[in-house]
Amino acid sequence: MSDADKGPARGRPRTMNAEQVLDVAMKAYWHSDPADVSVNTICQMAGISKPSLYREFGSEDGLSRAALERYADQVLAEMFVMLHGGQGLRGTLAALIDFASDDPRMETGCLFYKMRAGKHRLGRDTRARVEEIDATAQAAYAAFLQAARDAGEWPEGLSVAVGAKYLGEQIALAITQRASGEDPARIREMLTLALSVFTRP
Amino acid sequence: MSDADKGPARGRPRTMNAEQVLDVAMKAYWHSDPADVSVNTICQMAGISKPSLYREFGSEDGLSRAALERYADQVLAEMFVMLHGGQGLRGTLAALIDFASDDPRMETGCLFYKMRAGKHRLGRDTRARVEEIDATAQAAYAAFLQAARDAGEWPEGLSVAVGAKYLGEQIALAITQRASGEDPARIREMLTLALSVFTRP
DNA sequence: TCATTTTTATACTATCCGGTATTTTATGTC
DNA sequence: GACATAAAATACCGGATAGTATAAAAATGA
Repeated sequence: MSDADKGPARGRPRTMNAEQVLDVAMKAYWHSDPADVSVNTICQMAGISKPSLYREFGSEDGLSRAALERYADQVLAEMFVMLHGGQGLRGTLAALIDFASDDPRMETGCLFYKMRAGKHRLGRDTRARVEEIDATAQAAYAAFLQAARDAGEWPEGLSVAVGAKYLGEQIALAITQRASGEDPARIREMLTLALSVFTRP
Repeated sequence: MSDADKGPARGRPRTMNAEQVLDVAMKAYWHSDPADVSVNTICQMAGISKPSLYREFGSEDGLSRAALERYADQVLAEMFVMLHGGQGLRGTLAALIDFASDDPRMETGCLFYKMRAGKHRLGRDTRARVEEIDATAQAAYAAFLQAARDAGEWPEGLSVAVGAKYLGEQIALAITQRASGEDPARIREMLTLALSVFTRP
């Protein structure tokens, strides 16, 4: 409410569009690698000055955290929806396989997995958020698998916790392979093979 | 023969021991991350000056390539031996699982996999060597699996090429998880699960 | 003793990084 | 038009990087 005022009315009007800058940053981090994108290049790509960026985001950590947040809202949210889709074990796994191996947005990998892989290079806040998202994702996988188990679709001798971790890592692996230019058909084959352990006869 | 002369006899005698420097570099790259170790810190750790290092290795790329070569000789060679051990499919897979999930040398990960993961940050020669080793490893996995297939131990409907790639990636995943501090027992569980696709009843 | 050779040690360059101090510019208000 | 305000643009700072020019040191040969 306090910030929703139409215009500050005083001072030079801002030309910087925070949303657009964030979009540029998210895509830059996403399509290359968070560790290889400097604030300088982001300013250049977004056509703004460094002080403007720092006024808006405070620090590089603030910017990368905001970019990750945006990515979580725009992309990861969709994955979470898949897990609550209410299709059975096989149907949901098939959807995950489709997403990881053929969704065009994953062609250059996943920003979240890239950040997680280079966790130690991130700032404090961004790293904390990465760990938070990781825990959330693992919980979602576990809930999904638990539901399948409750429905009787579950191999003997496998704990839900290990299965959830395994499922998450296999998807991460598949998407990371997308980023390295691997043939999607082959990625699909390997991911299907890996996840076949959940649907053994 | 030309370089095997006992001593150059002229000039100030060198105090730098190339083997020892290479050992320091290899371990530094290995135990942290190739991209996070500068030539400055290696000089410091090895107690030598920068010009000495550059005279011996030419460039950072030359040093990292030499370090990778040493790693291949000292560590990777052992993995290749495992694949030609002549134990059956199950025996060799068990040995690989042991190595990836419990060998103390893999506690901080694998230098080769670390370099492969950050391939784009490497110099030209080092990157080329990484790709070479990658191809060699994949061929070794394929030969091992082909032998198992010839011996009749093979699941239907799986190509050796995909199986080899899959096997290699699962081992890389397990060892990478070691480096990130994951519980070895859990890594073993997941890797065993992943490789169970080769020994299905 | 003095010159030659080869390695070492020190100091330096150029570039990039994240972050900031300073100045300019564009607006609303009086 | 004069003034206050807030943003933008420019230029800068300190530090780290890969790589190098230069000088000092330690050996041999004469």
